[in-house]
This record gives sequence, C-alpha cells and structure tokens, in this order.
Amino acid sequence: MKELFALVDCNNFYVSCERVFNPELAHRPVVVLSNNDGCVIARSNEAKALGISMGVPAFKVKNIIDRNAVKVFSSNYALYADMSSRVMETLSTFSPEIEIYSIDEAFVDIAGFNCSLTDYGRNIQRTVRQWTGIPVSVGIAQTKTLAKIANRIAKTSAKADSVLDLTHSPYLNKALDKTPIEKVWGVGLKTALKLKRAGIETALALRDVDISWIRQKFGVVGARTVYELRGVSCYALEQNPPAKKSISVTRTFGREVDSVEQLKEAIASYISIAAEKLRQQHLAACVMTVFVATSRFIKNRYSNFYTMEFPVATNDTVELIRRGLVCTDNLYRKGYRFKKCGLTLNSLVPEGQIQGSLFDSTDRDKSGRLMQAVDAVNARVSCPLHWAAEGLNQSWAVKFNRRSHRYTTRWDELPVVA
DNA sequence: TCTGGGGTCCTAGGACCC
DNA sequence: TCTGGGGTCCTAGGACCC
Repeated sequence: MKELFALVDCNNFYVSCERVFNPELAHRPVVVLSNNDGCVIARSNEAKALGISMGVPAFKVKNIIDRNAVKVFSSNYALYADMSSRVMETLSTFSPEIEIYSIDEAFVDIAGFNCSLTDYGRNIQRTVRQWTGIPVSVGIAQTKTLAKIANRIAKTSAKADSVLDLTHSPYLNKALDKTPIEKVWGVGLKTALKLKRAGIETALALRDVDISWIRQKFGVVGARTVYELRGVSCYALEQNPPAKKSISVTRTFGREVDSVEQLKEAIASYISIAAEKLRQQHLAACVMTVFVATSRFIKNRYSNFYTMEFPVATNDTVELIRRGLVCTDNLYRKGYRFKKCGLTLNSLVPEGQIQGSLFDSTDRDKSGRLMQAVDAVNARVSCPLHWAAEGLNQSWAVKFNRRSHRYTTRWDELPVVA
C-alpha cells in the first residue's frame, strides 16, 4: 500500500505551553530561554516578527526584549514534557500508527483513509487544541520529507490556515519552489552551502537534480532526501523506537566552578540522573565517558574527557558515582574555572542480558533492590532522595530565574482560579 | 558580565585476520 | 631476495535533527 504521512507539529511549543496557563500572553511577544537563561529556544510569532532569532544568546537581544516588553521565561521542562504527552495521547486516538518524533512533533500514518485528508487534518488540529490547549499545524504527504515541507507552509500560509495536504496537489511544484534548500529536512548548514555553490537553491531544484551526482557528492543520505522529494518514501514510520545506544547528561553550571569537590558534586548529580534513565529503560552500561570543560569563549581554555570500561555492565547509581569520581580526579586541573561537565553512557545492554564476570565480587541482587527502592520512593514524592556525593547546597546548579509554575506535575504549583 | 542539551547515522581510515 | 589483497570490525569525527 502507498504510504501516507501526516506530520503534526506543535506551534512554538514551549511558548504555547506557557500560554495555556497564562492567557494574558496571547498575542504578545513571548520567548523561552535555555538552561541558565542562556539562549532563546522558543519564540512566539510576535517575537519572531521582532527579529529575535532562534538560538541567539539572550544578552544579545536584551534591547529588543526591553523595548518591546517581550515576556521572557526560563525553560520549564517538567511542564513541557507533561503537555507533550497529553498532545501525543490525543494524537493516538486518531491512528494507532504514530511515531513520536520529538517533544513537539509526531508522524501519523494515515494510509488507507478515504475521507478528505484536509478535513482529517483539520479535525486533528481542532481536537488537540480543545483537549490540550496547544495549537498545532498539520502537513500531509507521501513521504516524511514532503510532509515536513507541507507542515512548514501550513504554519505560515494564511490560505492553508495550519493544514496543508500536498498529495496530488497542483500546488506541489510551487510549494517546493518556494522552499529554500536549507529548510529541507536533512539538509543542514554545510550541505546547503555546497548545494548552493552548485546552483541548487530550492527544494524543487534539488528534487530534479541528477541522482548519481548527488550520490557521489552527498552519499546515501543525500540520495534519500532527493528520492523523498520525488515522493519515494525512504524513511518508514518508526512506531517502536529502537533501544537507546547512548544516554548522556551534560549541563552548563549556573556559576563557574574551580574546586575539585564541586566538580565531583556536579558529576555525581548528573550520574544519578543518567543512572535513573538507564533503569527506566531497563538498560545497563558497559562504558562511561566523563568530560569537563571551561568556557569556550575565554583564552585560558581546557577541556578533556576520560573513558572507563566496566568489567560488568551496570545501572547502579552507587557504583557509577564511585567510578565517575575517579574519572573526575583524572580530569581535574587546578587553576581552571570550569563551566560545564557531563557524561555519556555507552555500550548499553538490556538489563536481563548482563554478562557476569568471574572476578565480580559485587552483590548485584542487593544493590538492585536498593535501586528499586530508591526509584519507587522518588516516583511518589515531589522532593526526591539524593546521594550524599551530590552535595547539599549545589551552588553551581543551573539557574532558572524566570521559570513559570510546574502547573501539571506539582501539587504545590497548581494553577489557582481566583 | 551573560552563548543549551540530547540524540542518531554515515563515512573514512586504521587494525587485524587469513 | 621477492612482500598481496580482500574482508571485517572498530572508532573518531562530521553532519544532522529537535
């Protein structure tokens, strides 16, 4: 059967989440910032119109923000994650075949639907809006890449009004022609530059390019993009995401750190987050890489990483922290002001398939029960258990100076109706 | 003064084996 | 003395995504 995708994408998702609980924000310029209130990572249409670009450091647009009374929020990931799952649940009532592609996007398989696809898209849009308060746009096409393009135009074209079906559309060539090459899914900065130098500026030009030339210059990835633009699907719907191959936790400090003790607190605390993720996904890690770095923007720079292999795969927080602290000792250099650190867990294996070792003296049943107990407690309380190695006052912790309430996940932050 | 975080896939090149 | 070539596996780095 022919494939058919609807890409449902939440409009300015983080901003829209803030607006659901704060209606005063409607029609006003709003931005959401990254950790430590560093960069702009979401903008309302009004903020985009003011020329605030994606990813720009907040201090560089301070003037625009002040002059136009732009409302500024720190990231509130607890809120966004919860709103995301509400949106995804709503979508899964439309089709059992849905791929959650990111926090704010999902591909829905609508092959075999006989009704008007535009009407169907509009129905999705209305329902998500009504059930969650989040506005979405819907792009429909035979391939994921084309659905992306349809969605992008749906968002901005007044005529499309948030829903665009590009299957059998007389408008297809025009849509491709007005899509700049760098907006095509899979074409990044580098590839766009190379393509432009070859005179290819639009999605339409890329679709009609000689495929063997593309294959030679841009590899299989480039060729797939071209086929997708031609309506030949190369990327199937992935309903059951494959198991993770790596898990990382990295953060920029709220304040620079120069002592090894504080660096260790931070590493321990990120390891505890990473280990929890491992256990949630029933995985264990064989390899851990810890890294530390000073600011990238100073003269006296230092960054380094240290990789450790474990004799037996583990997801035990205590063991991982113990090993992580050894890594940190190896990485620390006196005299540097560290700005960032983190870790990646690699060579992940399913919990049930851990290879034992002859020389392993750890009581893994016992430590496993401890982890279960900790996870069980933390799932039920809003103030989770911490490990002593994480430190008590954590003066380096990430700053969220303008975070809104976690309306949907904390009893003490519920919205109040006056 | 202030510049995010978490992932995946592909490819080239080296190590190693027969 | 002459010193091949093909295959596999692994890794680092690049590019991309949201």
